[in-house]
Amino acid sequence: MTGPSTTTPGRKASRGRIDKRQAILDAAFTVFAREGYANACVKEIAAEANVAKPTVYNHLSDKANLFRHTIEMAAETAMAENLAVVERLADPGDDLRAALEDVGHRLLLCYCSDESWALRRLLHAELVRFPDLQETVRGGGSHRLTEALADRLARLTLTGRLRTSDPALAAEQFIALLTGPVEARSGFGTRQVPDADLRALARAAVHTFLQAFGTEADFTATDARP
Amino acid sequence: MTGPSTTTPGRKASRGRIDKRQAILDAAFTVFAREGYANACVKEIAAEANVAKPTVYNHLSDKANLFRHTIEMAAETAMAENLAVVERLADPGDDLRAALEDVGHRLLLCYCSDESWALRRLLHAELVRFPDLQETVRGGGSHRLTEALADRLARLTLTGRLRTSDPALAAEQFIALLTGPVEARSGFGTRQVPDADLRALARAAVHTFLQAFGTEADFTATDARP
Amino acid sequence: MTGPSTTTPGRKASRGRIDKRQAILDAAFTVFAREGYANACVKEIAAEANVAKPTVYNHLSDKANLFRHTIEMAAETAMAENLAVVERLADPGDDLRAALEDVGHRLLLCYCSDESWALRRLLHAELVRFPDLQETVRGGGSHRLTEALADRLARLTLTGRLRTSDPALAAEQFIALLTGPVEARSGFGTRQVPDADLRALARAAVHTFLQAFGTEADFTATDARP
Amino acid sequence: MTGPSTTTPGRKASRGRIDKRQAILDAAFTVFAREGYANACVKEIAAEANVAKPTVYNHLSDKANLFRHTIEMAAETAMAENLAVVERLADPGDDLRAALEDVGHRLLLCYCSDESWALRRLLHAELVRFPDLQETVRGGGSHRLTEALADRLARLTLTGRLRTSDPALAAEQFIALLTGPVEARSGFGTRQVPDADLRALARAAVHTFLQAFGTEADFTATDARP
DNA sequence: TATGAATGAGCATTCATTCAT
DNA sequence: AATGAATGAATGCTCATTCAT
Repeated sequence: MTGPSTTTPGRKASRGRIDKRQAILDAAFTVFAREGYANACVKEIAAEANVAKPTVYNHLSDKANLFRHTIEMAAETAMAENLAVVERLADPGDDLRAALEDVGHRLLLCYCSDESWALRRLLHAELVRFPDLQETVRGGGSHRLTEALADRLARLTLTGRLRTSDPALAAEQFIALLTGPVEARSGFGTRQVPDADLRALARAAVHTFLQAFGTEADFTATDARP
Repeated sequence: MTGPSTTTPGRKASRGRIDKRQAILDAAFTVFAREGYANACVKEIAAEANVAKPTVYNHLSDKANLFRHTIEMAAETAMAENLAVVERLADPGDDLRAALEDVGHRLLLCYCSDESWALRRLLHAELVRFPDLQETVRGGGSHRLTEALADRLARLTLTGRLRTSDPALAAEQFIALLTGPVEARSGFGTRQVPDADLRALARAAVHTFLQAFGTEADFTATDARP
Repeated sequence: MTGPSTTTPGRKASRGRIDKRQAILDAAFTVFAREGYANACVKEIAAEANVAKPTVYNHLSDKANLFRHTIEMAAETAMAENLAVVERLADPGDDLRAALEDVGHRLLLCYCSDESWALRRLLHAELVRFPDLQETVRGGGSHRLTEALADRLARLTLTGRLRTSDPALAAEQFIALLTGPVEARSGFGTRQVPDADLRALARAAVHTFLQAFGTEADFTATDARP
Repeated sequence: MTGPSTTTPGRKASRGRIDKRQAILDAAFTVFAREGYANACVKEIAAEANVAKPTVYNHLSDKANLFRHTIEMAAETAMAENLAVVERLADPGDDLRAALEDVGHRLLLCYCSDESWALRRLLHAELVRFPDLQETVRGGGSHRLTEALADRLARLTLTGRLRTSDPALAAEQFIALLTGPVEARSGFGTRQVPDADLRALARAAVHTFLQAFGTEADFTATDARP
């Protein structure tokens, strides 16, 4: 009834379409996340987006297509956040351990957001029935994150602050140490994990990581910390 | 608890029932794994079990109930295999690293079986809509595995073969180092990972694990290996 | 609520299915005849048959399939009537002209029944989209009628009561002379043609037919008639 | 009356409109012929006419209205061709039989064109749901053809070349003898009938027709032919 | 106990039609 | 005059579930 088009009459024609498409995709993510692919019904998505059902079909042709675009959008968003966090390692400052713990903590915050859990759930659930989503996940997904992290770790190794013979492996294991324990702790995403716990998990992950890939300096620096 | 092993006096009649119930659960797992919960239809499950549709309802009352029992059964099976593998650490032999790598490799084999992937997919997908499955997962799921592993690691620490201040954490991280990298490598379970790769992944995980929690002995022993 | 099953409880189980299937087919013919294939909706057919919609699908799987069976049934019925009429020429009696006129008149009665018009309309309309209906029409349709008529005409030629060098052609032309004029006269089946007109049309058709294929005897016999 | 032949002063603008309207009607006939009335969708017609959907509504207000005008146009065209053929009997030349056969053959060519079959199919199918089309068919349809033919036959009777006591009946029967057999032969318009067969059908029809309505002269003339 | 048959509810998709531009 | 966008109303079809046997 009170669509977003009434607010800005001047740019309705040009932006109205784009806004509506985006509204549909957002609504679709909300509903898919809540109900799963098969259970979600287009009618509900349309209602959530304040559009009529056929409008959804006009913009995205199919329920399957709608799903694909929704997932791609969500994956892109999530990945952008992750990459921004990893980029912080470009300038880690004096205390590498602290920097890694900070990055770890921020990555966990991303990992534990409702959207991230929903996205992973949908991917896990539907990857079998949407084989082309593997492309999305492969090219724009976890691979890119470990790549970026591996880049950072390689640079840190070159400057003598880490000792990683295989940065890609180190990156994979860093992510694994970080996110692995959170899975069970959060009840597969159904319980909220307190921020203090996330910090502790990051610290523990970094501790083990540095034990394997750190230098002497990392440990002397840590000794001063509580 | 309700496994087919319970011996009943009136053999013929009771076995018939039990067999049929088991056939239904097996068929249900097959179909749920292939189609997902919402997409799977009871008719298809009945067909797969060579039973008429109402028979499914006679035995398991509901589609939701059928799902719950199916998942519980599959989780129990998977967990039993995992625990059996971990128990091998009770007598690790001389070469602890080799023992850990062997256990790691076997755990990965369990983790990568079609049934395991299907089970995890179904859990991830439907945990939101079946909150009581968290109990199943909590009590009989990954928790039990890390507990059992933590027990072994604690004993190994007591005998001086490891240095784990927090065995539960070490266990979590061992599992994480092991299974984390396989996720991406297997395309979330859609691609088969060659056995050689699994061995390599286990070796890498154990390497990092021992770096953090091993003793001097582990490394001298390893130096002789390729 | 007032289904036909309540009338005869004793044979409900065995006949119930058959009766229901037949009821569906009858209802389908009624609705298809009234609305055309594309316009007819299954819901309406189900209502007309006093069944639930899925029952229609249980018995006939598809709307298209339902249509095919409906048409086949109607074609069979119509053809049986036509063939019974033609068989009357096996024993034409003394007055061949009268016999032909009688048969012609009866054929026109068949031809002008609501069911016949509806069947022809549906066939004409949907033959393009249901190519396999040509089989139905070919094998069990108009071909069989002209064949049967040709048989009769051949026998009458053998007994010297007609002069047809090509009985199949003669049969085709007899039917054409009979039904051709009725098409326009009845407004393509939208108007009822009075029985007197049908008689007149039959007489005219037979007159021309005998002019071409009759013997001397047919004309002397006719001279006495009004 | 509203054909594209009406010359208008403001050429460019008016012609554009007229052309567009005609394009829409042509496209509509194509699509209706292919899909049937209910199956045809306005979107497809608009696409076929290279016009936007609302343009169709601007010009022809309704799907039903569009259909009516389309049918009328097609009927007019078809009728014009038929009448032109019949007019050839105005000057039959010496050999009446040859003239009738030629006219019969040409009528069959008209009758068997794709457009004619499509038109008849659409009429048969939708006459029930578009009662006002009966007017079109009555006034401008088959009636006019038999009228025109009856006129010719009457004149030929006056000049002693035929013996028709009821020219209207003779005309009806001529058409019936001609078109009746072609119906089955062409699989209700789904198969193409070879031209040789059409000639043979015309010859057979004329043969029977002349048997009933011809004079001595027609037969002596024929004896010389193969 | 096991089953063939029947049903009420729901969903993806399409289409004729109308605004605002 | 012509169009892109949006919608209300239907429609074919499926599915979980229940009787009656």
